[in-house]
Amino acid sequence: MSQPLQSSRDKILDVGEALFARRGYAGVDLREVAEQAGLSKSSLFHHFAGKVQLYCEVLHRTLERMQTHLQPALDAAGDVPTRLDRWVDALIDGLVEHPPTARLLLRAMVEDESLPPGAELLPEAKAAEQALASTLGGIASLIRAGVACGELRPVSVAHTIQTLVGATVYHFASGEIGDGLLGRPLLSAEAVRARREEIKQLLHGGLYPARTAPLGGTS
Amino acid sequence: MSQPLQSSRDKILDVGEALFARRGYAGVDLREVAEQAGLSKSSLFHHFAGKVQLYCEVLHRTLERMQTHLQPALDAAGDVPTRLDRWVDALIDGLVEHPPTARLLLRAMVEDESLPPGAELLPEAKAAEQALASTLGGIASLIRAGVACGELRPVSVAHTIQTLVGATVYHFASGEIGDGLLGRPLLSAEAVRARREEIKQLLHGGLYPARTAPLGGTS
DNA sequence: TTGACGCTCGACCGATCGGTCGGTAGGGTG
DNA sequence: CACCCTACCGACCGATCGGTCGAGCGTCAA
Repeated sequence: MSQPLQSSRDKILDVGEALFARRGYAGVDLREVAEQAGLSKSSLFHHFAGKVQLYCEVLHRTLERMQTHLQPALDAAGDVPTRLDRWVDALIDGLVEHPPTARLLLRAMVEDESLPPGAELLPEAKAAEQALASTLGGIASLIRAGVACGELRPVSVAHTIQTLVGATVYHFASGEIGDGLLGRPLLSAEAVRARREEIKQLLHGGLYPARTAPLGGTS
Repeated sequence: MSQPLQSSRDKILDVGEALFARRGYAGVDLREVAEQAGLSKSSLFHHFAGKVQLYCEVLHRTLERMQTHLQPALDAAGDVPTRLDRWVDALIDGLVEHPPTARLLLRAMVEDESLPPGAELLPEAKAAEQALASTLGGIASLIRAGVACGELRPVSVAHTIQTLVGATVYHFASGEIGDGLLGRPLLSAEAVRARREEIKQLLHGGLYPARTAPLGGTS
């Protein structure tokens, strides 16, 4: 009938992203990817050289999307706490707008050992790693600058990044445990709003220099 | 020659814990478990009914160990901030003393969908879930009590738990990304010490009621 | 000696995995 | 028309997976 709204390649990437996020690299069957993409398994190999390449391209696309989504927050005007707040908001936006992202990223950090040996020297893998390095480098620069000019406490840059990632990526990847803890879906508007507020609360109380006001909104 | 230092069953559990943590459920080959345990694959099935049961028992053992390791911190004397500090220290102790734990737990939160259907109603799985619920319930009670008596800010209990878990479990599971960020192994004494300090800093500045002193050690 | 039991093993099985192969339909282009 | 190229497919392959089976072994009690 009508022209496909999406190229087969993009459809495969979308399906792959969802499945890799849910089941992990080793848990994904290419037949299922093909089926959900509306293709035969053979056709997958026309668009991608193999499972590893598909996985790495999925990861790369996700990391690139995140990177371009986060960059404006770093480039914005304002002091470091303001830009850091925006960065966290943009990160949460990205994780919420594209639900598979959190699990995909969390798994990727942990799943390198279950990839076939030598996968890290694939061009797709290097591109993904570069996108991640770019994102991490961006937020690291911001934190470093904040510490240098005194707008942040003298925190460890690396540990602060770890805490920020843990507070966001881990949270939105926690699935049923998170749902159960919160008593509502992780991605419900109320839960997302609450998460933003809790993190802000933590940052303004714990990360930024001491203030006299306990927390009161400035709005 | 000598009596085995460890029963075959325990050896299998140890090997399984390490491998499930590194490669995930779907990525583990029972042949490799058997080999590293010094047994044939057939012998595995004498001790465990199947792969799922082995996985669930590994998970259960880990969660039980954590639970018993964490409980004393909750039962200790002192105000809530003190007990919470001890709890975090005990959690980090547990993750560091037993390195596969962090990845195993992080994966478990995310990997339920890659388990065979119906796995959650296995007795081993229920036992594991109960151990997790007990641990989460314990820390939840402590936080709730702290908020109620004013020793903690009026934070969300669920979100605070998520942040604590993210700041610890995620961090010690982050592997190469964490190593690269820190510039040293995650489990090196210096990195662990720094992590403790960063989290304490965050808690005392951001979670506990405002204090005048910036952070200075009381020692 | 006998028998039962705990523990181990090699050989094997069906299912499923990632990946290959030869071929085909359709759309340019000369 | 011939020629090619992209996109797609069904059939198939070798490898590997979780799991089964029957037998061998030592130990201990009767």
